[in-house]
This record gives sequence, C-alpha cells and structure tokens, in this order.
Amino acid sequence: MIRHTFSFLDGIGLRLERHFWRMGIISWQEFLNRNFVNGISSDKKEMADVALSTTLSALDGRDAQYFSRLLPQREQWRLFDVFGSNALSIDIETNGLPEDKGGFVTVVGLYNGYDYRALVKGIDLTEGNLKKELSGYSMIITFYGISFDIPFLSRKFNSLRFEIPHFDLGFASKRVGLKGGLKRLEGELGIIRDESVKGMDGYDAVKLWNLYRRRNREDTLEHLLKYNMEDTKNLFKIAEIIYKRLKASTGINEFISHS
DNA sequence: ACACAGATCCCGTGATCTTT
DNA sequence: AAAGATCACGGGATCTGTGT
Repeated sequence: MIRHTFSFLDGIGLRLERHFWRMGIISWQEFLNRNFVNGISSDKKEMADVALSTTLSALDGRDAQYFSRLLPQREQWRLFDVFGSNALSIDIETNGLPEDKGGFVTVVGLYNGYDYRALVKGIDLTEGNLKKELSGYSMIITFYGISFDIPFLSRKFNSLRFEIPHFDLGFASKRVGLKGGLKRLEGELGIIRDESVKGMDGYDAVKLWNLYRRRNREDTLEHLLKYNMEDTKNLFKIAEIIYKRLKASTGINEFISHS
C-alpha cells in the first residue's frame, strides 16, 4: 500500500491521491515516468519527483525510521505490507495506579508473529532487556498504545525510543466501522479466546498481579501471562484483518489490475 | 498575462474514545 | 483518572484549470 501512497507529498491530500489513481497513476514509478500530471503544476511535479526518489531509496533500504516520520499517525497502517513481516505487537499490564500515584509496569508482552515474550517486573523487566527485545523491528502493533502503552513505557524507561511505524489498531478499527475495545473486537472478528482467560479484562490483570505479589503464588503469575499472551498474539491477527479492510476502504483495489 | 471559480489543503476547537 | 489521537466542523488560505 505504501507504493500507492502520494498523500505525504507537499500539497497532496487524500483527494488528489485518489485523483492520481483514477488517471492510472497508482504507483510512484508511474508518477515518475510522466512529465506532466493533471492536477498539479509542473513546479510541484518537479518537487514531488525529488521527494519520491528519496522515498524510493528509503524503501529499498527498508528505512523504518524514515517512514515513521514521513506518514501521519493515521496513515501508518499503509506500511504494514512492507514492514508487517518484521513487526512486533506490544501489550503492557500495570498495577492499575496512575503514574503519579505509584503506578508501574508489571508485564510487557511482545509477539513477533512466531515467538511470544513477556518481561516481568522483579524478574527480567529492565530497560536493557526491553531495548534488546525491541531492537531490530520495523513496526509496532498495539491497541490504543499511542495513548497508553507507549507513553507509559517511555516515561518509565527514559532511554527507550519507538522511532518506527506504529499500527494502532484502536483508531484503525474505529475507522473501518468496528466499535469498542479489544475484547469486543475479537468477538466481532471471530477470534476465539482461550477458555482460561475468557471474560478477563485489564482490571483482572491488576488483581492477578496483586495476588501474585502478596501470596507469591506462581500460578497467578502464569494466569496473568496467559492473559497477556492472548492479548498480544491476537493483535497480530487483528492487524492482518484491519489492514485489508483499510486498504479496501481507500478504493485502491479497483485500480490495481487483477491478474 | 490576468482574473475568477471551484477544488483542496490546513489549522484551530471541543467532544469522544480506550487503555490499566 | 490521565493521556493522546481522531473526528467533525468551519473558515481562511492557497492552488489549479479555464476562459478572455
């Protein structure tokens, strides 16, 4: 989808982008091949050509940081086809308190499509380990992580940087007409939760953590991790679905030759 | 070369939503 | 309860294409 995207260019919005598609300009290369493009002046065309060739080489180099700055948050989903194969879903649990009242991260769940990893406070949740686990990935997937998980982590672990594209399924799902939180979304998309964590929510995770700390019971921690794992893994499945729907909603599919 | 009309972008503001 | 992005909405600014 990123190769069909023009709306990051100066003075090009979503409308002009669609206009290009209608005229048969559906990729950067086709834009570059033309000397004139209906809808923009030749001055603008030249500027766009320069910008596009820079972007083209950034794509060749799979420069995730470049693209995270290029696209506004709400359009970062367009990078999923290029960076999704090297993406990491993130879901944190906390002790439930506001940060200025002693709130802290208890669990950071990470899933790259193959392996699930959980860093647990008091065991292996350290800034260094987090950095190690995050490094090398090109995209992060969260559910409203933009307003919760990522700022929370950033403030607790000062040196962490999330300078890669962020596919936030909370806002994305809303855009394709799906309402509600993660659990409800799973239900609507037919994603089944494991019996042991069915009906649980974030507050249950808080209670499980407190139980684990007070009674030091390993099985409560395992239960908490199981819950977090379901959340984290499901983000990946949902990302695939939402990406397809978002792409379809742009109308681009009508202009891509079916072969 | 110039002016106009319509298209499009862009920048507030305030309300809304979900996360633990 | 706090944070952050988005949406809807509207008005102002800018650009494009057309006609004279």
